[in-house]
Amino acid sequence: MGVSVGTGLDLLLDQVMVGDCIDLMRRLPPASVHAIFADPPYNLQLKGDLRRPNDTLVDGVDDAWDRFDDLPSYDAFTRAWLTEARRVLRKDGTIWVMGSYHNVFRLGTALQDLGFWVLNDVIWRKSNPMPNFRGRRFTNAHETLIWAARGPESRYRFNYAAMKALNEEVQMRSDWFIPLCTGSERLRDDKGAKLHPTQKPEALLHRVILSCTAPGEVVLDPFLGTGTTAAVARRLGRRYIGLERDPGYAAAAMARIEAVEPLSETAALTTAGKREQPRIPFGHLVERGVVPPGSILVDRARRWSATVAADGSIRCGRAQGSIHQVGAAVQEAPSCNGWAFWHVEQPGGRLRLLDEYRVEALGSQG
Amino acid sequence: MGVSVGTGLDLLLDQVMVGDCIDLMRRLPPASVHAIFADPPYNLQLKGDLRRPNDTLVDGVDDAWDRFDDLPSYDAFTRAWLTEARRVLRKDGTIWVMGSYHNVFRLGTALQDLGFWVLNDVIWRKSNPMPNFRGRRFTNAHETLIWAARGPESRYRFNYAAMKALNEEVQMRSDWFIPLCTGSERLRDDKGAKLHPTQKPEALLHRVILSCTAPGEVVLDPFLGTGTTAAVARRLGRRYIGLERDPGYAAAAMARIEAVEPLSETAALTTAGKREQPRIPFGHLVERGVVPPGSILVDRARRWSATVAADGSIRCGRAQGSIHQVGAAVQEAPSCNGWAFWHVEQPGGRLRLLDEYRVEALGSQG
DNA sequence: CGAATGTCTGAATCTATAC
DNA sequence: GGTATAGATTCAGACATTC
Repeated sequence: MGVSVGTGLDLLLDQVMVGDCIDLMRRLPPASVHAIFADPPYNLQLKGDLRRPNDTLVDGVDDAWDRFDDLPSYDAFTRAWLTEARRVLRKDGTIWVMGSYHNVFRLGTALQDLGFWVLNDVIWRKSNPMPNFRGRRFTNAHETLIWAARGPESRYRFNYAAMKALNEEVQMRSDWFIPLCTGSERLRDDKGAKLHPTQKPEALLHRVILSCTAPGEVVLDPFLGTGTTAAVARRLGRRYIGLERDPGYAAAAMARIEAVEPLSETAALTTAGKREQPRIPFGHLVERGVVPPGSILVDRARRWSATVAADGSIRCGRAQGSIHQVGAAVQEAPSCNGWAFWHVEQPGGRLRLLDEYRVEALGSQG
Repeated sequence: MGVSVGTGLDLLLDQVMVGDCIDLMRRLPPASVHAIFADPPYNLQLKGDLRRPNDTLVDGVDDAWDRFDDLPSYDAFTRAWLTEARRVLRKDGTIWVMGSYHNVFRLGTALQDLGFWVLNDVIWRKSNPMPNFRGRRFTNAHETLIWAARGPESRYRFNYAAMKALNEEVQMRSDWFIPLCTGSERLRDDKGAKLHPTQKPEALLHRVILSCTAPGEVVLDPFLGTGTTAAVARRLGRRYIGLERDPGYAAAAMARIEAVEPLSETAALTTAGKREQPRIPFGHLVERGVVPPGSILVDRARRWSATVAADGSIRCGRAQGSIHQVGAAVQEAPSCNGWAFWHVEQPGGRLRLLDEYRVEALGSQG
């Protein structure tokens, strides 16, 4: 759970820094953050200024910028910040990048070209999107998030059990149904005007951060805006680094983050999958007498039975070895999880799955 | 409604041509087709075998046509066929191109670079996708269709009213919920093996063709496969041109198309997507802050109390799991409807049933 | 014969740790 | 870094079979 120390990162944690994100990322040590969430500006204006995705309908003008000049400069900008992002991302960290059809293809292509390995594209389905007033297209009711590892061999974190718990014990899919950021969650000025045109809902960031980080790990947002990523990270007991060019947005973000009450450790805890739990070799159960040497193991249908040896190996006919190896051998399967295959005969003639003994042992050892 | 005559196109209508789609498109006159639907190879890059938890083997796409040396060669292929496609597309025609996260960013970037104007990205949400068996990613539950005009000034066709009618008189959104092509719709050989690894559902093409063409207009599919596009086009009273490299696929497509009975003009508006029953997992209320992490749940008699975790699981003493599981555990009952069992403490000391929050959330999401 | 149960399958970039 | 092995992992729908 600890953050690597001595890299100079500690001084920058839990802060919002004002400035160009590429310059600011250059100050961060390499391989220092566990996750990155980026909601970059969607298009560049001719002058090279950044522009938020004001739809043409909203500002009512024809696109003043020339697409053919503009896309290459947008690509150059994208590659520049993604290159720095990749440098500061830890070897086994992951990045989320978000966009709409205007820019998401550029983002995805740049990610792949730079060596990132796409894990999923996730669809944020908006429950309450703006309708298409002119009736000339389908209602643009979603945005796309690309989730990628630093490279194809990354051993990235995915909190599978937590995501499954969040979805009533069914695997979380790649399409997420989440309302827009409205009502009291939306930051406004004194006159009630939106402080930021594209403030993202906290529920979206909740799911993102919960899916790929552990408490205490560091989340970087290079386009922090009014601070949704940092606010949610803080609430969930994660560390954050927020970069934002606009001082007004940054100030609003700082005030907002300050007001966030971090969850208690127990509330921030999530369901641990079996992968996260300590391993118990079968031999330990044997030597503790939980499943003593000489016990008989059978499969559920009692097709095979095996004898437990004093060293934790088992024997079934000519097959001999670990519970996994023998389980695979008798079934002529390429592999087998012995814990979920073998059972112990109970006094009443009932069978008890080996895995239940392991769970019991896990509980008793704290 | 008429098709332009005298261009030499008439001789090629309502046919399946066998060969490389780039070569074949070169024979078509420029600006001759009203719509293009293209489902090109995805460049999946599968490595080893994948087995289900029950050790059965997943029948993946390992066909030669889906193998490319690297991303640059995939890009070159994409640009080559899209260039020809743009040449044969009428000035006011539109193109649909479909893919997954493996290739869709390359497709979208190529489309934009070649001058197409993206109108929507449409999400095909699969009602019954294959799960992620190893629990290492989100279930890949959708594919993306890019809908684009030939250029920014195109006066393209969008059958707004037809789409609205297909969607119970509300604007059609950019996310479509449609099942996979399975059961009797799936083409199979004598042994029951699927004829094509990636046959698309007719419901998907029904919506595509209905949205952007008029009866009598011409739909081109450069990657026809086993002919879904042509079959649906014929049923809907459109003309088609199907290109397919593999003679086996092409033969199957021809037989299939031959058997299609064109609909009368008025009968075209029936098949819709699958209707989705709204479902709210408890975790979604947690991440939306309706019942925030750290909340205390109690039963009606306040005999038990539980704490809500950030992933929507709850804890009560040693019991940990979903609202249903923990409700059952504390009562020592075989099952429990957590929605009807747990309550949230209100400011005034009153209790509010969890189910009321669920009903509220259901109402607000339409 | 209907209900209940079991089997099969789908565009899939599908493991982690110790030695 | 390569190799061996422990062991984690599935949802919906169509269809077949059994009770």
